Amino acid sequence: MLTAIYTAVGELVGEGADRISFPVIAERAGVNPTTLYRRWDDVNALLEEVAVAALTRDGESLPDTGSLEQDLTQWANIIARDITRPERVRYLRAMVSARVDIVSGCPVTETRREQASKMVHRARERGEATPTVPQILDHVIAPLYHHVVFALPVDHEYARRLVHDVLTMAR
Amino acid sequence: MLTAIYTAVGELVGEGADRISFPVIAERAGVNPTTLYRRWDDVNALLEEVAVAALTRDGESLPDTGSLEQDLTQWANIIARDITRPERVRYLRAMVSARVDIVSGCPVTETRREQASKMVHRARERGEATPTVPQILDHVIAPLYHHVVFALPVDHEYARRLVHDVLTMAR
DNA sequence: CAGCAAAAGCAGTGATCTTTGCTTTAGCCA
DNA sequence: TGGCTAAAGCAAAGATCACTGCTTTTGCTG
Repeated sequence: MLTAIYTAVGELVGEGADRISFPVIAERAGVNPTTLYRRWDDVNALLEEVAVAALTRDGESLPDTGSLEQDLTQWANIIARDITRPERVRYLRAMVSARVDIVSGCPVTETRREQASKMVHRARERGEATPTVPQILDHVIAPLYHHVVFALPVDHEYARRLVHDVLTMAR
Repeated sequence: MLTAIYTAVGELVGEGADRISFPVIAERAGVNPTTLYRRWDDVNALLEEVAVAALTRDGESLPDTGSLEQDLTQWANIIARDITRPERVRYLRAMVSARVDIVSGCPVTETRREQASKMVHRARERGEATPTVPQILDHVIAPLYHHVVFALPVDHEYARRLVHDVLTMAR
């Protein structure tokens, strides 16, 4: 039931459907539109819920190369590759369009923060000088997302450059 | 006529109207919905047009304090104050939801790039070591927008910190 | 002033959405 | 097994939206 709905939304978003409404989703999921109207306030709420679920489902293994620069570069590339996938871009846009109060404290940001924290912690234990976790989020993650959202190019070279930049802040 | 439409859109967006459609805009503007249907492909197109107009209308004077750090800090604060205004946030979201090909090469980004370029140029003429223009966009503008989009706090201290960070990249 | 073309208004139609009261099904516990 | 409750389905009504052919206004030009 719920998974059918999530799947339907995922398919529609992936297909780039321009018309995503409760009736449309309901038909695809094989449920009654009323169910959706009763469970979610509006389409955006559902869309955002699915987006969060999709974006936080990380099968991503965290790099552990023995060097923070390597770790961050691989990590940035993984993220770059991930968020530039067409359906992810759509999800991102959906999230941005969603209501503010729901987006704040969204699990996506938290996941990234934890991952960054882990890599930094390992690096510091190795005695490396590192930037802070907020710095990594601000200067690697933010630019990546920014580029995606504004349809600017995101490639390996760009990711590499961001990591290089943030490492100049290491203390 | 056209200004009435733009004004209507501006009001509706500012009020946080959840229901922004051609009929609604038309009534507010005192025009016939048909006019809107004929002139714009869809609501997003109109919304995005107004957004660009509003975001690029810069009465913002570019700081010129004699120091890049001061300039960037003031500039970042101006932008931070500007983009955290409720209607600006809405416009941002509208723009992001708009079609990709329209967003890319959007005037807003260009304006920021030119402004950054101007300040960097002046600083270099003074003999200051400066970060590059892309670095400023990536590490000051991107994080600011990122925070706004994800409803994270954007205050003076944050802006100051971003500028401080980017200046460590000066060469 | 007359005429012409572009733009705006009008009204009607069909499609889609949204909501609501009521019925039916499904799951759970005594 | 029987009943109770929450969730899902159904159907109908009202609202809104999207579009279109036609008329009216506007503004310009000869």
